[in-house]
Amino acid sequence: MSITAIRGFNDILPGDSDIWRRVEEEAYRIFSGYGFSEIKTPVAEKTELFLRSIGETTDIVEKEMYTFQDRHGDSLTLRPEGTAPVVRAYIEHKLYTAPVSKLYYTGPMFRYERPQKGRYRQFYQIGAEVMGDESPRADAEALSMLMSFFANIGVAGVELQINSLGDANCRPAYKEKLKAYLAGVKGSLCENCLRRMDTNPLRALDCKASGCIEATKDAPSIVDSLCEGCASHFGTVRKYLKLSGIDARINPRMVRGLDYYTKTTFEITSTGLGSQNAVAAGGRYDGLVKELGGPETPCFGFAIGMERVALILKETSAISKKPLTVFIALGEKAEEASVAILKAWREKGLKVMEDFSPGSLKSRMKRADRAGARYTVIMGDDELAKGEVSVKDMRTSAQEMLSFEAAAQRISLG
RNA sequence: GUGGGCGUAGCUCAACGGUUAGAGCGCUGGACUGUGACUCCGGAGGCUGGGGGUUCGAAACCCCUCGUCCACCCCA
Repeated sequence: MSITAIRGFNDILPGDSDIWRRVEEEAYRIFSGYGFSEIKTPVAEKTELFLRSIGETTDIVEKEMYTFQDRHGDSLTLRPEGTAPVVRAYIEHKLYTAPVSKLYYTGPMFRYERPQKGRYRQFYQIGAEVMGDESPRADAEALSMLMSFFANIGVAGVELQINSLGDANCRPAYKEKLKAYLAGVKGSLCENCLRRMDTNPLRALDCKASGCIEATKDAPSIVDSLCEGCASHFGTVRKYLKLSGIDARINPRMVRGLDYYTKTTFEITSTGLGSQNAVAAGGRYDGLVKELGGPETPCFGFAIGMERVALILKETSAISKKPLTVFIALGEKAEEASVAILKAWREKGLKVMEDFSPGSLKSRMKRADRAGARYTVIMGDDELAKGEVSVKDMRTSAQEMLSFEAAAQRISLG
């Protein structure tokens, strides 16, 4: 083996790339229908941005970031997620002077994790952020948009789970309450949960260790501990989800891995993905913009895992493509004549590929078939003499000599 | 970071520690001198991931290493 790609960094080859393109195009189409515009941010940022936004004690920051020094000694990091860079750009370019900014982005993210099905070191996300809107209706609308997106691209069997993590008013009190509860069942908690009992007790609710599941069975629920504002926000989100015809399962144990979330959080899962079953997730982050030096700006956002969506679609859906025509010119005269013909056909939007190989017609027909041709157009001495071409339908084997015009007409039908 | 499975032809996989490592698909040539996909016949293609060891003899057994997949952790 010579040089290979970096571990966890994948090539997206033709075939797969068609699925990717369709997913991205559908996202653009649907999101823009809700008033979103694209934002493109760099793949690297100053490390500090992620330390301050994601949280210093999160797994991402502690062990998963691609951090390096540039030649001037600045600490840079390949973005592990998309929200922080968007917020940085939002503040830097004073986008908050607009009443609300609806932004979406796509691109690669980087996390140094052990690769696994649906999890890679470079992975693509499609994300969207509603910035400057505190209304719970914004949460519900974004979720509704997301569900439409999945329905449109043909991802079935998705489940939406939502939760509210409260805000600066009620979360600290809940944290204390939970801590006190956990202290009482200390003996049955796993090592991990014990370690982060003080810093991040919520994680225990999410733990899959059987001991922790058992021990936290009767733990106080965050949903019951929300302050008035958060409770009413959560209620309205649920009401509007219902009005949008969306089923959401309330999961008070769902905790997110990033520190900046407040109030609504959610996760969309799909079966058939193995252990990494989330296809999209996100939530509200009302404090982050201010935290990073901007004005108080309530926001809601989410990210979709491209590879995971592609994995699902690969199993379930076939994508239709424009029919391909392969053009075979026999002899130098025909080769010369093909230039003008193909140029004209392509200007009509036809998808035509000329076979330049020197082999026998037989081998060239075989190549056309292998290339997936719906039609093969042959131009040799006979056709040349008449100023026509032979069009062969590769599915029915029917073949006909036609004028250039008629041939173009035929192959455009598919 | 931890645990397990797997690395043999372009792909999917065979081969008890014992001749020259095989098959299907694909590729290529021919039967059919201008016709693919079906059929038949031929051909090319391998440092068995890499390194070390055990053995008369290793693709196989042992150790190391790299890669890959799945899972844990965590997440999109």
